[in-house]
Amino acid sequence: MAYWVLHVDLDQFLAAVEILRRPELAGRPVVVGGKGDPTQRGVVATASYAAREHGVRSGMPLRTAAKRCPDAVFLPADNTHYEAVSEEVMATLRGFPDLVVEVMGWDEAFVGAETDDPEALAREVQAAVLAATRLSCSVGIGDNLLRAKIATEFGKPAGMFRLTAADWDEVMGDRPTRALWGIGAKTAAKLTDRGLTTVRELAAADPAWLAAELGPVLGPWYVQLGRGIGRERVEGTPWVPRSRSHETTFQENLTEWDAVRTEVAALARRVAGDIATEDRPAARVAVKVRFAPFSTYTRSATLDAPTTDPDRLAAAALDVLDLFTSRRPVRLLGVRAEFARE
DNA sequence: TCTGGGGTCCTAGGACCC
DNA sequence: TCTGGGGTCCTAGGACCC
Repeated sequence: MAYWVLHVDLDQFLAAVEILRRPELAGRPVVVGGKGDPTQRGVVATASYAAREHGVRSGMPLRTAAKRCPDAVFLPADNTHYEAVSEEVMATLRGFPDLVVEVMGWDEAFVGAETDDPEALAREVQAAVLAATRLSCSVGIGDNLLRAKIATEFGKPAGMFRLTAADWDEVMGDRPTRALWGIGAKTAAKLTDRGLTTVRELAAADPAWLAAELGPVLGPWYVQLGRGIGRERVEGTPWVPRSRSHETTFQENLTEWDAVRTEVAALARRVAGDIATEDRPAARVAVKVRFAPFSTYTRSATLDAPTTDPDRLAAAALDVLDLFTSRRPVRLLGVRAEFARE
């Protein structure tokens, strides 16, 4: 039997979950995100396929989404509920004997399996998830995680697609480098500047040259991406978080520095609550400030000694906040705690 | 198009030490 | 006098992903 990687990805997850709760929304443009109010600050978390037909995309400001699709139903993000539904999906995957499951987010996971018929396994997974949650998913099948992940896009919605070394060049060669998992708009532009536009061109590039151009690790890694090369085994060991954070965008900018201090202390206490639950002390604290309109800065400091104590964490966050001298209006504040490495 | 919230990893410069 | 070279840690910012 051969080892296969399946990438399981729920279709329009947040919108689908909301449509389950309100079946009358089926087929309608549904936009989930922020407070569900397109006149307020917030962005689209997930748009239903009907909304996408109007050009609504994830990450788009709700205000823009409302302009593009005035008939859309706007719903607030109910993260607690999505987390619970996601847990049902992941439990369904873990219910398969001999599958290794690596969760990548609320709505996606890699599955590793020994099988000679990965398509049959994909169908079983889709049926099991549908039976347990009434949600549909798409499955990418690959000989490594990168190819499985990319394959999923060709299977959406509710389908499947297989992508391996054998057909990588045929399927991906002519596509822009942006289609690769790990290459965003900025990197795609840098590659284009250097004469690398397609996946095939990137695959043929000299790793040492790209190392000199774009960094000792990233340069050669991009070439590997172009060749479709990546990790081959799905890891079942639970992920150990490196940090915990909370941040808030204010509906009205904060203009009083006393209010800024109060909010930073409150965020630090929320973070302290999280890390106390996990019983892992923080070794560093970072404070993020986004001044209006949108310039963002981060300052951080290593603590004298690791702690989970809310008072000490709040005091440390306020000390870091003191490193900021500007008193311009504040749009966003964030506090992040980093755990000690190893 | 006036741009959320929660994360990870890489890069590069400066400090500091030998 | 004003100059080495390597290694590691700290910090800020950038890029990407869900």
